Amino acid sequence: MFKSVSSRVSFPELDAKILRQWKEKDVFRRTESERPDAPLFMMYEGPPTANGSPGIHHVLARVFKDVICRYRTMKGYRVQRKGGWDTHGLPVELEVEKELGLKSKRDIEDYGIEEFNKKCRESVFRYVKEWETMTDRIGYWVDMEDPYVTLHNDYIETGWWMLKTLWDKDLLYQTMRGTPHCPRCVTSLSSHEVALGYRENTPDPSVFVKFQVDPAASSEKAAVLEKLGAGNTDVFLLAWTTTPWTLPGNTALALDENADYSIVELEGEGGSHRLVLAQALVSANIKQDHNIVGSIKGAGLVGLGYTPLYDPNEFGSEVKRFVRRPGPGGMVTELEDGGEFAPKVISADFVSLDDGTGIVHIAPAFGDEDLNIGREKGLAFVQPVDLQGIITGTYPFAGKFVKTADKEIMQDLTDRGLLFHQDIYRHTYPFCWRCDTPLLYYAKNSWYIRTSALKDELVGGNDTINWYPDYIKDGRFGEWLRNNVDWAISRERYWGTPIPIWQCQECNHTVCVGGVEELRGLAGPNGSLNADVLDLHRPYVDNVVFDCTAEGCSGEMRRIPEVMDAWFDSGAMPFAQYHYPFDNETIDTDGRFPADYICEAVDQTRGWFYSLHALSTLLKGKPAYKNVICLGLILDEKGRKMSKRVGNVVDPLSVLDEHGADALRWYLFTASHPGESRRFSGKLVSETLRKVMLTLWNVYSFFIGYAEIDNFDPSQKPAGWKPENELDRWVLSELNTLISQVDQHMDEYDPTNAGRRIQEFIDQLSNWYVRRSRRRFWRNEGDADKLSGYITLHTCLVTVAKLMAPLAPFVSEEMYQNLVCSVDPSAPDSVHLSEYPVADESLLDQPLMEATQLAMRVSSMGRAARSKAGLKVRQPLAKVLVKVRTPEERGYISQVRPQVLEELNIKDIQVIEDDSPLVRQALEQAGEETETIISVENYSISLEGGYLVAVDGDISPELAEEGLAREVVHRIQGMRRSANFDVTDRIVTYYQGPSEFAEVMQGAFSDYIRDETLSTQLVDGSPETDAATETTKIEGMEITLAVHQV
RNA sequence: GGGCCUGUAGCUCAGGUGGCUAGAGCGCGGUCCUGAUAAGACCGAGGUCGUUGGUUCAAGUCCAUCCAGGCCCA
Repeated sequence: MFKSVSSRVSFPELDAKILRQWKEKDVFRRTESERPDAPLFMMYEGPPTANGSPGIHHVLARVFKDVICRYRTMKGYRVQRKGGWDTHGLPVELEVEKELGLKSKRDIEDYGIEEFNKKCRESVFRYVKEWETMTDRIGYWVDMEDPYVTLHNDYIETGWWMLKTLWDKDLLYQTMRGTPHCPRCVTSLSSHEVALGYRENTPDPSVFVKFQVDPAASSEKAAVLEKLGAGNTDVFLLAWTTTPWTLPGNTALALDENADYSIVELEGEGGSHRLVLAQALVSANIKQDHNIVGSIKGAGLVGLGYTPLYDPNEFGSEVKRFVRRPGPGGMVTELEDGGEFAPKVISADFVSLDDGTGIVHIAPAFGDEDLNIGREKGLAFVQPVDLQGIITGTYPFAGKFVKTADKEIMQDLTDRGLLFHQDIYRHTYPFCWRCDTPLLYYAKNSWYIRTSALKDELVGGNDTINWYPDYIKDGRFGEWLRNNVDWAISRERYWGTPIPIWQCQECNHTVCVGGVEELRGLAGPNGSLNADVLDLHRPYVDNVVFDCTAEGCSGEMRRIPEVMDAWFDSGAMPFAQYHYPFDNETIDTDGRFPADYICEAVDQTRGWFYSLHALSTLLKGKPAYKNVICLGLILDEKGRKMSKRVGNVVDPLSVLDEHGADALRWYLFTASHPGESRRFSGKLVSETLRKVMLTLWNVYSFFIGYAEIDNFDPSQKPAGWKPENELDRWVLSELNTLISQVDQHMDEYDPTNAGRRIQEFIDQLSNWYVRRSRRRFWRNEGDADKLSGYITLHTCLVTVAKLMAPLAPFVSEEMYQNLVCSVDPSAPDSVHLSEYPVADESLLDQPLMEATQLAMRVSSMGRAARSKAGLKVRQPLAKVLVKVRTPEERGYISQVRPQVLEELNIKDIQVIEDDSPLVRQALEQAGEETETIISVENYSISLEGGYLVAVDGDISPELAEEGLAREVVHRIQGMRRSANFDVTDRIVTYYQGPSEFAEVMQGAFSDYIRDETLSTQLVDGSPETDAATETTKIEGMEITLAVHQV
């Protein structure tokens, strides 16, 4: 027997109950264990960091992961979903630094790397309980008992193996580049980390600096000097920069050799002087009176010497120089000490004539372009800034942070008459994504993975991936891959996977180590490697020292100090989560690689989506995933991005406690398409709750209520049963249409449209099927038609529960337990172990669905016409006339006639012709209006979409009497209800009123009144015993009614 | 400056391949209905479909331009 169900329900309590049941029955594990031979469906979990509380945006990603996995489970797959934790990296270190009050790397080293890393290790699981609670509460099924953890030795070891493999393929190299560098964290950032921290409208100084042409340093350019007038007057090359602090590092000026440059003469306080700048930029830059005294091709200026703003030799900065010489594998460029300092004008193809002056200040120690041109032209290299961003040497502004030094440098140049103009320039500038320090571009050595060498494979592999939404593939992600640059993977930090490269202190010979055993082999009986508790992190791994492996060298090999970019860890997960290839050697072939499905937010395009794709392409030559849902960002109610910093993060638990998990999930699935950003609001979740969850629940409790009364049991369904009742046939046709549509949407990774369709069906089921079927269930006698109603409604509810189980796992489980398990012990004991519904095409009836739609439309128009004419629905009317649009619809009307008549409470329906007098008259009166309600003679007529519905407003005495009877029934029903009688209780009804009223009570509708209200008798007079009594006016008569339970 | 996305009612969103009067839900004002309902029905107010052009017999839909917002990147 079914268990009783209240129409009132607390979804949060229901969630808790279902969670307990799942645990008791071990349902999640059994979705895998009970089907060892089923095809595998693999989901990769993008690992979150558990050093912060989970927010609603984490819920979004987790439910989208879950819904697909639950669906695949019901479709018969064995779904694997191993949880994971991201535990390394700068964010972790930063958090710990803050707690310990450490301000720099020096502080960390004084504090001790061992102790520092211990703190990091502790901090990464600080919020793991909150994450587990949230994950559990939203019903996300994922293996949290045996997750992969990026700090585990096994995980690190796979990372080493991967790096070694890349090393062997010559895909790993070290080079000096102008690298985005955080002076606070004192480490490089990869391009995708930089991408996280761009800020618009960042003000920077915009300075135009005068470099004086030095005739003494330009002896071979006599003709040009003469043309410039150098010697007779001061001539300056005008250059533009937004980073004055790089000026002490200036070692050249670059210009476009094909462009024309103007020689401009200006009057100043101490006489006239001349400026050289691109002709195209003269008017943009020189606002005061000036004479253009000459013009010269850029090529002519190349080779000119100029006076350095700050001669490094004077201010204690070392001068180095790029030198090309033969090396292993061809010519190499190296930096060498010494050489005189004689800055010159050079040409470069990157010089732009769009802004600036057409003359570019070159400081190879900073920007990447500067560094490259320095290498190419053999320029000098001056590095007057240390890695903390502090100016070194004996400059007047030495010891200052670069951004502070900017002002002093500008002042100094102004004092010396070398600053032509200064301004504020607003542009987009990168900041450290963790600590907000402005990044500096700084030339230094870093390790790179040669991803650009496999660009074609990266792009080609992407073609085989299914992206949802699809435009990400060729758009954002494809674009990113086509512009691929090598991946900077080294970080000069402490808490991360140590880079397994050992280098000889004598001969610089390097080896890359691909595993713990290999390291043991090299290191021999090394203490730390043979310790009881092996830890591959710093500082322990740094203590592993061994003899140089190069022939004839007796040096000592030590590990390079860097750790890996934590994005490398996350991208390594397809392999590292299984400790491949040391264990689980078969993941390539057994379906565990690549993944069928991943899902994260769009901010992972350059993050995890990329690191996964890059590493698996590099190692295996194919993508790591086949299908990916890329979620939009979640915004707050005002459309702002949710972030901890702004403090507008919504706590998921508060939403869950208020509305329950299903309402939240449903809202996240259906409110908008997954790729679009969405505004989150609790109001919309509660709307979903009322609209979807409660409507369904009410249908369910309606069904259970009557099924209990009639002892309905689904096993009473006759073999080979087919619906005959028209409503049943209609709703089952709709249901089976729904099944195939929802199944297709889900198969296409589209829970949004699946949910929206289910929602529509729930509405139809409640507001047409149940509404129209109610009387069938009220009837006292059990008959075949009533049984058919039960079978139909039961089928609908069970099927909907299964269809929506992946989306709303809790309420569907509750319904399934009661509707199926409590009457069929042989059924799977969880909806999530049952099979996803399959459409029965024999039950599809397209014409009937159209006919019913017409019935709904005609009913709606009829109600409108009644309403306009003030004809209450409770008052029966004689007839309604309908004009339809097509011959088929004429047939439909006769088919759905009973439904429309009952819905409208009208005795007769007739189809009228387009040219009937009433239609003509109505159209004439409506005139221009095509959608309106008018009255013609005794008819109230509704016009809409080419249809016409005319309600006859004449009320005969017989109809009036029936209307009164229905009014009385209505009142008595209301009294039964407020007296809390059960729907099956018999009563005696007493009445008092004028004689016309008594006549009605005893007249033709007496039986009707008794039947409808379950009254054993209608007694004229006042009750003898206790009875609920009410006095009201009906049609102007004062009436007293009383009901008493027998 | 470039790439991608979005722009439809006060709010959240629908509107394949162009085709009659642009829809739904919520909210608001009113009326009705109610033996499942925290519900429902009906009426009303509320829209330059971001702008301006173009293609077409016909554009919310296709093309171009611009504007605004978001994300990503120089």
